[in-house]
Amino acid sequence: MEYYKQINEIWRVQGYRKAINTLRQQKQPVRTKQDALKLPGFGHQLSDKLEEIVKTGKLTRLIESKKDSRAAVLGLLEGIFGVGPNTAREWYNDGVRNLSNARVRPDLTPQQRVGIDRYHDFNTRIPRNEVAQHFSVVESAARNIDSGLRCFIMGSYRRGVQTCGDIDLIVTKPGTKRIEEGEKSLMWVLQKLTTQLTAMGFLKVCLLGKDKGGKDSNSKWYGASMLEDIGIWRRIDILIVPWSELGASLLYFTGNDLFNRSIRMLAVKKGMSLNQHGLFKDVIRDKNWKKIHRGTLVEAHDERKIFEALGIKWLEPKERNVG
DNA sequence: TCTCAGCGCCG
DNA sequence: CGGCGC
DNA sequence: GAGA
Ligand SMILES: O=c1ccn([C@H]2C[C@H](O)[C@@H](COP(=O)(O)OP(=O)(O)OP(=O)(O)O)O2)c(=O)[nH]1
Ligand SMILES: [Mg+2]
Repeated sequence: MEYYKQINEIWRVQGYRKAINTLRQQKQPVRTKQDALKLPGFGHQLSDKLEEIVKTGKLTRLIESKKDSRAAVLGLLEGIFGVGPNTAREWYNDGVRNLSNARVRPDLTPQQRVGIDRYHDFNTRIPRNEVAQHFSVVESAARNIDSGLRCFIMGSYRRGVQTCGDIDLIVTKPGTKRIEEGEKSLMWVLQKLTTQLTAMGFLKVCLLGKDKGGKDSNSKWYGASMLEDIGIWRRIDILIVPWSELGASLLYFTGNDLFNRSIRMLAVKKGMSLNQHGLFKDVIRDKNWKKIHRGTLVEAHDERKIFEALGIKWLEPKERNVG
């Protein structure tokens, strides 16, 4: 809808999403520029646009933008997994206009190749109940490897939406403090789990998190999974997290992204810092706002306690759909 | 005019 | 490191 | 895009 700005316009998009969010929260309909201007996220430009929509039922600027074929191609290319704004622009300037052009790029990464071959699959929303089925497959396999493992469905599924863009999962184990600790470490589990599910034919391809020769920093695995009776490849993300960081991980992986960004900004305003590993205080930042010291841990295991420490009331996952 | 979250993985 | 993704 |  309001996604008609693609090119180097991520902040404009963020502005629109914030405004949409405040608009949703309004109980009373907002009809005039005067009303709109009072709302957070609405400045003169957006208020003008709102008034135009209310009065005429359309937005001239939007109709014009539909004719922008360059934006349409850039949008198409960015729909490829592994292609972002820069690659899309570079390819466009090189004459790429469709997926077939893109498919024969010599600089195509293995990720992008899969992204093109499965373009339609990956851009198809997943019904809620199918997400749960994928989860069951992974959970059974995990429990089979180690009965102590715990799995959670995250992302938009946890926020209660009816269709999901992908499948987001967390695998953890009570008592763990580091993903590399122990005989059957979580890292080992992830490796074992993904190889096993690939051999079963459930996981179709690995897009990130392949065991690199010697290196071992694998806390995540992104790829594709498929249910035999559905036949569509789905994007699936599996994270392993230490039990000690479960709360921060749940908070992070539940989102949505705008919610995470606003709650993290709130943390900064309160002199703290929030990431997927925990909430920290006494963070030392240099003059360029870059972190020098991580600070000391406030809370990481308990999601509710992170809300408390930030001084905000608990929000159910479904209340975290921002924008 | 500056900022807009914070971090993991890959080539 | 830049790029991309979550 | 808004906000400081
Ligand atoms: O830029 C981002 C993107 C995602 N996330 C977190 C929040 C998000 O909820 C979660 C999973 O990401 P995903 O891209 O799968 O989003 P989603 O909320 O699950 O929506 P979708 O239904 O499109 O998968 O990771 C962020 O913190 N920042
Ligand atoms: Mg998701």
